[in-house]
Amino acid sequence: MTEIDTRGRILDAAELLFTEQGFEATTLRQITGAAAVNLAAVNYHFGSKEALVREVFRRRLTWLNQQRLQELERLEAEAGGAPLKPSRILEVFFGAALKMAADTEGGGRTFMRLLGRTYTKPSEFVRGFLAEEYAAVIERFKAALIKSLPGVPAEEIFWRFHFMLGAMSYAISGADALHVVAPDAIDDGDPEALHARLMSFMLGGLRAPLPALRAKPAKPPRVSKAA
Amino acid sequence: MTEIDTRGRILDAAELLFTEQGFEATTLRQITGAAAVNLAAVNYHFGSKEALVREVFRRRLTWLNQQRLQELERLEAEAGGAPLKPSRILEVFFGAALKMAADTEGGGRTFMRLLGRTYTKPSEFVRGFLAEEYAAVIERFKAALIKSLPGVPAEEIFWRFHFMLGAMSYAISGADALHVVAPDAIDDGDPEALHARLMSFMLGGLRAPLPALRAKPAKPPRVSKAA
DNA sequence: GTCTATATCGGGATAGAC
DNA sequence: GTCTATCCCGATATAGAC
Repeated sequence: MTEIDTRGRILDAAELLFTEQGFEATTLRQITGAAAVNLAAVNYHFGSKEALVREVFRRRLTWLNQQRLQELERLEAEAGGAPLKPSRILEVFFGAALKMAADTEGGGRTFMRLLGRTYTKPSEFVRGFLAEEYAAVIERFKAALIKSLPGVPAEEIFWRFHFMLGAMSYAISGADALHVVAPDAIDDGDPEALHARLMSFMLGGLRAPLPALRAKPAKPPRVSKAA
Repeated sequence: MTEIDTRGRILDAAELLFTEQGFEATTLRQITGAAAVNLAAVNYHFGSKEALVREVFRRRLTWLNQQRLQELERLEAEAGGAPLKPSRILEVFFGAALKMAADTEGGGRTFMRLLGRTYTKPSEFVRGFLAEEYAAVIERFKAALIKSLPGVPAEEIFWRFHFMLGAMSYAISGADALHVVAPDAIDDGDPEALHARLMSFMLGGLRAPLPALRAKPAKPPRVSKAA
């Protein structure tokens, strides 16, 4: 059935196990066992466990981010210099992720759950790598959003983008986290419904009234005890 | 300076290391080293590494959730049966967490970062424990929100609550995650500003227009290939 | 390129003196 | 209640036959 080569089998097995257990808790023995390949194959094909981890991310992330950039560029070309609607921008960025997350068969769902979690706690050796993969995309989408929401300060947009990433991460990890708080699970199996729910939530958040921020002190947030 | 007993020193050190590295990657030797206690002390005081992990969560979580319940009950008593404003409810639930997260000195911040991440990927032996700790709180807040938003279906509220948890988690993990996507960091050091930003985002999301959901099929989402 | 066998290391846990 | 010393296991990685 799965007629792929050793290298691919290892990557698939690793992806799944990393998602279920994290890198640290996953052993090469588990991976090679699940992939039905020899223990030594990992070091032969990837050189080390860390290199394997990086490759698990790389093969999907570069593709995902390329999709996002292409879509955004297409929309911007269509608009011919006019700002895009926020909903369109979110649709491209998060839609790509949700689409991948909806791919239960091909392992996309597994990967997105892994990504969401890793993102919050990047082990030192993944952090630099992730930053590199994301740099271009974030820059472009941030710019598009700023242009799209002239009334909203760039800093606020950035934070809201960050919050949205969090919401998406939890949305995708759904089953994992929901069953903690929800005694009886709710659907979770309908990607389209999830997509619609998340988008409306995000748009609501993105367009919310600006928070009333107290004028921030130049630097010293705490007055010295001597008045 | 830190004049606390062995047990407390171990808990503090473990909390910090777990947050930085995860449980799996953290060794008892690191913990006892950082706490400046003997290696055998962990097993003496807690029985096992797993029990230590649970205790790290328990000591802060029960307190946090008690605070939430007390606050909510106080508000509900004040209102005398009338529904609460959504903003008040969110303020209680997330405010308690953010307040704890703002406590840089006492380790509250560290703990909340740990919690946010664990929540998405509960190791089997923590999941049951977390569910138990949360059951009562979630039930009460869910009920309050449903009462507070008569126009919104309970299922939608549940999802939005879930999204909000994700947003908060990322908000608190701020530095960790932001520096991945943001080449140059943004403030992140101002808890009050973060609080205000997050609240306005969440309220916007919670009150967003309902998503247009296609009537969901009874069960078979995929038609059989035989027409 | 795939296997077996093994080197080397560091993990959690415990026994038993103090 | 705290220490030292140690057991036992399973981890990554590699050497070398096939």
